[in-house]
Amino acid sequence: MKRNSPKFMQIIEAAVIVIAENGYHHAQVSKIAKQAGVADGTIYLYFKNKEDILVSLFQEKMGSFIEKIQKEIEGISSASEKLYMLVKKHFELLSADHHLAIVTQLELRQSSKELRTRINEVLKGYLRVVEQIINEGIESGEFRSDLDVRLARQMIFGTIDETVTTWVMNEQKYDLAALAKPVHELLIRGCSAS
Amino acid sequence: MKRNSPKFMQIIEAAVIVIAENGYHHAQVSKIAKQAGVADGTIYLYFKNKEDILVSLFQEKMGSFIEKIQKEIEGISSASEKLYMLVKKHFELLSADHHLAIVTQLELRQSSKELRTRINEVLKGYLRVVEQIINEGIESGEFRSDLDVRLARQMIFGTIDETVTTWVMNEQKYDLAALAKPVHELLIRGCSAS
Amino acid sequence: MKRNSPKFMQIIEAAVIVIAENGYHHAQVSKIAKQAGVADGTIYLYFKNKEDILVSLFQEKMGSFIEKIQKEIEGISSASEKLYMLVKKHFELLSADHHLAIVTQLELRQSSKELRTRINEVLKGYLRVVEQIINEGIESGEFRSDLDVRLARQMIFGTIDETVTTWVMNEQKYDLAALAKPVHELLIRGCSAS
Amino acid sequence: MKRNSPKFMQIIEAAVIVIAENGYHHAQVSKIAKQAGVADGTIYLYFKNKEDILVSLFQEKMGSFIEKIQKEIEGISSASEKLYMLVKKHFELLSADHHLAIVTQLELRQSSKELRTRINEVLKGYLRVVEQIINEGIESGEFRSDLDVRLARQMIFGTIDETVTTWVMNEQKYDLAALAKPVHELLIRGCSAS
DNA sequence: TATGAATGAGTGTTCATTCAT
DNA sequence: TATGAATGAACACTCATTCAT
Repeated sequence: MKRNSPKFMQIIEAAVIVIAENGYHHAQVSKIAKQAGVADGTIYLYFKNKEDILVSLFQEKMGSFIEKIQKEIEGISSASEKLYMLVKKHFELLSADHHLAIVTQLELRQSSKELRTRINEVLKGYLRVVEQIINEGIESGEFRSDLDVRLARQMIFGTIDETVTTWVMNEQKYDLAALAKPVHELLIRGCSAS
Repeated sequence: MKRNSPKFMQIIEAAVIVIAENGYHHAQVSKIAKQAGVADGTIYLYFKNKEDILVSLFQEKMGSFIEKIQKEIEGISSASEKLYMLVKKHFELLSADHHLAIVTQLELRQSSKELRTRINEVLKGYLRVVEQIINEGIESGEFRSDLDVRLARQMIFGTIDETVTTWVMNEQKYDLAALAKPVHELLIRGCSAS
Repeated sequence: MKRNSPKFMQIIEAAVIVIAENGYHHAQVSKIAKQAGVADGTIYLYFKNKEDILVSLFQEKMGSFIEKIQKEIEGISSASEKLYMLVKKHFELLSADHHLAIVTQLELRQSSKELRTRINEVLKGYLRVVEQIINEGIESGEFRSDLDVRLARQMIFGTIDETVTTWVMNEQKYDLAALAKPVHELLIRGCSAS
Repeated sequence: MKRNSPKFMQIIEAAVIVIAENGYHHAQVSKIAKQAGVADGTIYLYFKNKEDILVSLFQEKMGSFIEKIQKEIEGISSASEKLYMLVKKHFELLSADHHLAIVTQLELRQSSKELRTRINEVLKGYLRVVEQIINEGIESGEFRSDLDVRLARQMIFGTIDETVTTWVMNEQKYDLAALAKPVHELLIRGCSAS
């Protein structure tokens, strides 16, 4: 199976580096191939076309992203603490992979509407995790019972995303992970009961 | 002065329509020229290049956006109510101009990093308005004294932006303006003292 | 109108030369543009795509081909003599334009089935001229009344075409026009009454 | 010897099918390999390159074509009847193998000039058979003594070829074999003495 | 000012062929 | 013999920008 071949991930890792260093619009397939150490044609043994590289990149990276976060929060009972762990992990994972941060926050957003639609499909998995935390919080009484789940999710994701983007645009000059606590406090106040 | 010629705004309005209807990547200069009723070359008498059209578009639209919001909130004394008015106006103004909503929330984001950097310059004016409200709230005691102004601003802008984007991506099917109140409540809880 | 611009014919003439000298498969658009003395992009102001150049080439050349032949035969009353003039003109016109002979007899035949289908549409005009001569000959009693028009047309066109192709493949070493008389005799014997 | 291995003909038969069904330009080596039930690389154990497959295909098919026709006409003494048998067999053999008819009349003609030159080498064997019949006819007094052998051959082959091509392009809708008699009559009138 | 014809740089993808196994 | 993963050369077309009128 193509997806399990080492070349598959090799090409995706190369794409992350090339896009981060050259920008989305200058990330030619030939550059990615050279970075991956394979011939141009080899790319097409593993990916349908260029767009497929980018979607797969997002799927793989976001997939493991969600997986890691879910593993971290599954043992936690409090919704508030789950939310804290989610924010913390989100910040930590992107802090640990500067290239990936640039690619997801800045570069991949310049892709065409069609590509972003497919990326959003992947993102929905993440949003569902957020919504589940909110629902659990409401049920447990931690969060207000009249909380609009979609709006709360938009606040949580919007705040996290805006915080990371600002950090990336400031060239990652300050400690993003350190913001997990105050950001969590902001968010939890919006959601908390009483 | 170029900027005062009627053609200047004529071209910008044409750009909004062409981008909204065709998408960023299919918004050729020639299409904008035709929509504006001028020759291709004429565009370059008023704008340095294509990027300049887009930056100018954002400057003009965001400028009047900020102006309108500032006018609305200048008579209000409470920071919380100012924030409410800001959210409300933000939602109302974009609800009233569907083309502009598509262009600012979806299409312009596909522009290159360089262009987005310049767009962010324009955005800073808006962010300053938000930060000023936060500062006023802290000073008046409405908001917690230990509130991190930048984080609060990121929460407010991130939440508003994510809410509008979700609405646009859902093809503007529901009433955005009606969300002003619950969104405001979410934000104000995050910021409020006690 | 594009078709009347001097550039239109200029590009077609360039295409004939480039295809004749380089062969169909090595006739890149950029080579045609250079030969025509215009930029690559200019080609696309006058032709929809590369195929359109070739179809237009055939239309223009075959169109004037048919026109010239029709003009020559319109004053002639005898079907046999009309046929003679057709063969003679056909041979003379291709003898006079070696490049065109190569292009129509050898190079254009390597085009895709789709392109050849469109080329055949143009050819039909020529075949109709042949069939009309046959019909006139039958009506006047010059040709046998039981002559199958389609078969006779296939013999006439097949013989002419094969004769020209053989001549082109022999690098145009002998006098093609001199074959008009004996070829005509062969054909006319096949068709004649008695 | 490669040519005697069953795989040799297996690959040629696969090529006929793949070209007939997909067209010359979509007949990739990998498709032919799959159709033949061998690996891509195996092709190159039996053929020098792709062109060699096509030339061999033509050699094999045309070789047996000529063989069959020669066997049919060798017992016949009259040149006219030999010609009749040649036309009849030609039409019958192609009527019986629709795939081959498409490949030889339409698809193989899209090959490069170089390939067609090599194909013509093979064709010469067929043309020699035709010329021999003509020469026999002249010697026996059946055909005119002033008949130009090459022209007569061009008429005969051109007419047959054009008739078959028209039939193939009309999707083989009518009975080709039934045309043998009238076609023969057309040709024989052109050649006959008196 | 205004025009619009002309420019030319830039790139994703296919597929015949090779070669290590 | 047989395999099939890997190779890499080759090219049509778009569109932002210019400049002679």
